[in-house]
This record gives sequence, structure tokens and C-alpha cells, in this order.
Amino acid sequence: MTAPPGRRERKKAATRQKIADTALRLFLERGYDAVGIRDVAAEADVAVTTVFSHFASKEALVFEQDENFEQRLTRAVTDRAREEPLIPALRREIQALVRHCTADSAAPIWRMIDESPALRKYEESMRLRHAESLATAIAADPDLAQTTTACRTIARFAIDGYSLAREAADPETALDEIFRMIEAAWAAARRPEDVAGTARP
Amino acid sequence: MTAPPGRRERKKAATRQKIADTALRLFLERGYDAVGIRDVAAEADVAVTTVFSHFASKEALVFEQDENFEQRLTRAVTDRAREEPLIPALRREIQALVRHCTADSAAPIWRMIDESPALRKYEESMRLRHAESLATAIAADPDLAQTTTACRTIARFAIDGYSLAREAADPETALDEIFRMIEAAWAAARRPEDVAGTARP
DNA sequence: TTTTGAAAAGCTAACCGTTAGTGGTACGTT
DNA sequence: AACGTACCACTAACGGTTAGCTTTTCAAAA
Repeated sequence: MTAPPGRRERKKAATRQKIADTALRLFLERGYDAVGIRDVAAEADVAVTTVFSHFASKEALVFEQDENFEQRLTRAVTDRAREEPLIPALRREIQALVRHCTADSAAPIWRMIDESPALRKYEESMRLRHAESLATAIAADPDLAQTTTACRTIARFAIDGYSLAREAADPETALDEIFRMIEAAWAAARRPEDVAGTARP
Repeated sequence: MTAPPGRRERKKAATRQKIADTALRLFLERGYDAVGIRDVAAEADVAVTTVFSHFASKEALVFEQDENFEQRLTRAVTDRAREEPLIPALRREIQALVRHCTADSAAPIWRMIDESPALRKYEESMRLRHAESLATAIAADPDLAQTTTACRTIARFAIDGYSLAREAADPETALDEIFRMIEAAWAAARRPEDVAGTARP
């Protein structure tokens, strides 16, 4: 994995990157809808089929960082300090992600996304995928011992928080407000009979 | 609006219904992906362009009841009894919707939806639309006096509850669990300084 | 009643994302 | 040096969707 990658893998990664870079540049220059896959392929000097061997769809060209995002979320849960409670750890990571998305340099990209129904739809179902991964990571933590329903619910709430804060006029205070609600929801998820202790007969 | 509709409107509605019925029947008979728009149009004895003048996309043929669903949600908020708090009213309606979707008669349709990525994506972005409508309805209630962020958040949570409960092995208890969390989140949305009274300087 | 305007429906032909199917080429390995 | 495997290219098509234009059907003015 960390061993020096062979020439083949480097070339593949380079091709992938070149396609992604070219696509994003064209999309920003001429608008997402005005650029066809055939345009991207021609400009990146590859065949149309090569584009689709690296990316599952035209929309995926824009969300190249997809898996990165997903890993950061799950790791925020699995790699947190032993004593750190779930919600603050989640909150920290999501705040970082929101800051990343609302940075000035990312503004043109997000404007493009907001203007294209296809891209919005793609991002929405991407978020749901991330919420499922997050739910799995939460459910796997033995310290929490929650029902799968509670885990899935809190995962969705967290992703909702990311999405809503990103869109808010003041992302920071919005995230504050939302995570106060999430914290309360998480506290309520512990069933009454379990509040006194974690052990069960 | 309630006046006797002219022949033109009746014919239009009939055409629309015939297309929707034909499409759903074919989809269930042969599978969603195995039926093309051209098949639907031929079987309903209309032109392809007519199908798209009534429905925005192939997926929309399956979610014909879309607007109905949306209205029920917003009305659950706006038409609730004067003293009834928001969350229980929402809960009642969503429970009814979940029951409706998990009824045996609806099972084949939802299986078809779950098996088609395109349909799932469509349903996801439909839910977001509904969450936005719901948020608007909640924000419009003068008795609640919440920030828009809190309204949007609680609306998303409620829709998440619908979606998660629908998928759960035991929808009823899942909905119980989720709405306990939502209730707590809503209580936490009232900012500390506002708990004593609604008036502000 | 006749005329007229417009909504509804139809047809053709295309555009665009996406996917076989086929074959060639460069790379890592023996 | 030879071989097998990814990787990549090309062509051609399929299926959803739309544009452009004509025809039909209804409603209401004349």
C-alpha cells in the first residue's frame, strides 16, 4: 500500500487526475451543462470509455474527493481519544469539513453544484452513503452500545448538520445551534432503563 | 378551483392517469429497467412527448403521489389544533405515512424502488424537497418563533425519521425511538435565554 | 354560429450520458 | 525474450430527454 507504486499505477493515477482536473477546469470555464463528456475526453486527450473507466458518471468527476470525505467522517469516530464522547468528536470533524467547503476558494465549485440539479442530486445521495458509513462506524463502537436505529438516526442528523450549516448564512453559529440539538437527541437515545448503568442482565 | 372542470381538463387528467397507471403496471410486470419510455408511450397509446409533458422524468412516473405527500406533511403542521405542540402532530402524520408505505399492498412498489438506483436517488431528492416545504411551514408558525436553522433542522430530522422507520425491521418501535430523539432535539432548539418567556427586548 | 386563440397532443430527429464489444499496447513477471 | 494482464482506444449503439413544428381539440369572443 505504501510501497513504491509501479509505473503502471502511477500512470493510471496520472490519467485519472488529468481527467478530473481537465473536467473541473472546463466545467468552471463554460458551465457544467455546456460541457459534454466528449469535450472532456477530447481535452484530456483520452477516449470517452477511459473517462468512464475512472469515474462512474459525469457527476462523479466533480466529487473526486468523495472517499476522502467519507474516511474523515468514520475516522473521526473510530480514531477519537478513548474518553472523548461521540458527539463532540463528530462535531469537530464536521466543523472542519464545513470550513473547508465554505472557504472562498471553493465558492465557484459550490455555486456550480447548486446551479445544477444533476449535481445536487448526486451530492444528496452521496451524503446518504456517507451517513450509512458513519452509522456503521458508530454502531461498531462497543462503548456506545446503541440500537442500530439510534446509530443510523444520529448519523443522518450529523450529515444533515453538515449540509445545513454549509448552506447557512453564518455556518459557524448554525453548526452550534444544530449540534446542540444533536447532542440532546443523542442523550435521549439512551433508553430510560439504561441510563443508570451499561450492564444488562 | 372547485367549479366543474371543463372537458379539456378532464381529458388532460385522464391522459395523465392513464400514462401513470400503464407505466406502473408495466414496471411491475417487467421490471423498471426493462421498460422504456417508448414502451410506456406505446402501451398508453400516446406520443413520447406527451409522456414528458405530464411527467418531468421516467422516475416521476413512479412517484405520482409526490405532491399529495408533501401537502399532508405541511398540513399536519399548519392545520393542527391550536394547543397541539409541533412534534406530536408531526409524529402522527409521519406514522400514518410510514404505515401507508409499509402496507403489504405497497411492498412490490417499494421493492422495485429499492432495487433501482435511479429511483432511490429520485426519492432521496424528493425527500429533501419535502423537508424544505416542511421547514417553511414550521417557520411560518408564529407560535413557535424559532430560527430558520432550527426549523430546517427539525424538518430534516422528521423526514429522516420517516425514511429510517420505513426501512426498519419494526417501523413502529423505530419511529418511537427516533421521535424521542427528535422531541429532545426540538426542546434543545429553544435557546436558553428564551425558555422563560417568548418576549424579547 | 362562426371565428379565433390557445392548450394539448403528435411526429420527427436529434443530443447526450452511458455501455457493450473488440482489439491493441504497455507493463510487470517468468 | 516471451507471456499474461491491466489499461486504453475506437466504433456503434441504447435509452432518456428535448427542440421544432404541425395537427387536433376545446372555450369563449364575435
